[in-house]
Amino acid sequence: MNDIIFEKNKIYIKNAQNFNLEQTLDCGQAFRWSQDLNGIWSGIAFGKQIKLYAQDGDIVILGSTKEDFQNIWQNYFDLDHDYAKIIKEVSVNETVKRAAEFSSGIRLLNQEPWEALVSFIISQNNNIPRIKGIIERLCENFGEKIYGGYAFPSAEVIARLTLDDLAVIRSGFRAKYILDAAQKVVSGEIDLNELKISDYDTAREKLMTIKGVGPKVADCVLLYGLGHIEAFPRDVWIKRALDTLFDGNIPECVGNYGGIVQQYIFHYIRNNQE
DNA sequence: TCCCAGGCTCTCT
DNA sequence: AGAGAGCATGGG
Repeated sequence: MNDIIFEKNKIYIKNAQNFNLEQTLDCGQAFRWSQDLNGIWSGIAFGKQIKLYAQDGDIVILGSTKEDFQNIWQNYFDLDHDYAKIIKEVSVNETVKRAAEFSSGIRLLNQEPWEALVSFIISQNNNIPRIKGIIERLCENFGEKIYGGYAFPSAEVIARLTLDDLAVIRSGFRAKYILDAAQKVVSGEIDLNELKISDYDTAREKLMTIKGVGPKVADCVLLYGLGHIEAFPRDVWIKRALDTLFDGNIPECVGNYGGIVQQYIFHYIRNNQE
């Protein structure tokens, strides 16, 4: 873990290695972060808003208490994982090494399970700018007002809505999937916290009983919301990359770090089109 | 305008 | 079990 310095209004993550804000917050794993004109990032997770910027090798956090940092952000930004070590381990394969070095500032964001589920349901057959817009409208219309914006609406709130209510977020055919997910979560048919400790295959199958959740969305939820870092979401970009860079298969050297390597490859190929 | 987007469901072989 | 159309909507 890095040294953390708590001041009155700022928290410093000292000498933050493998933590690039743009790579981490704008790589398509989370959809509620944006950068203002001064380059400061702000976003909302777990019902709290914070701002971040990089300075002299440190990451500076504004708007968080010490308690929130310890209870929320430390885990959200995955600060207990040693990314330098992970990169070293998976860099046995030359192409993985190139992708990992190119993307070495990405950290996996450990998001709220319910938010990850809804976000990646919305992501299907969609583009990132529009995904962000839909999620923003979802929060503004149905989320609790908090300092700096709106929290992500709970499953309980969503479960009480109708398709007509949801029309305002303009999510298209995905609206009925969102409702089904909310109903299954509220009824207890799906227990997201339990899926965190379930084994990967069991949790994945359970998620796929939700309408609109297939293999790819399930893997995203497992990876970004449920802590299963072995999940390897295969979207159109990754499939393309596996074909052109790896002969169709994930290199074995990634071991248990499939999710992180997937993120490296995703970022790498999206920024290196030929 | 037209193509396509961090896919999935449904239907038809 | 494998392939293909259709899906809502709008960004580029």
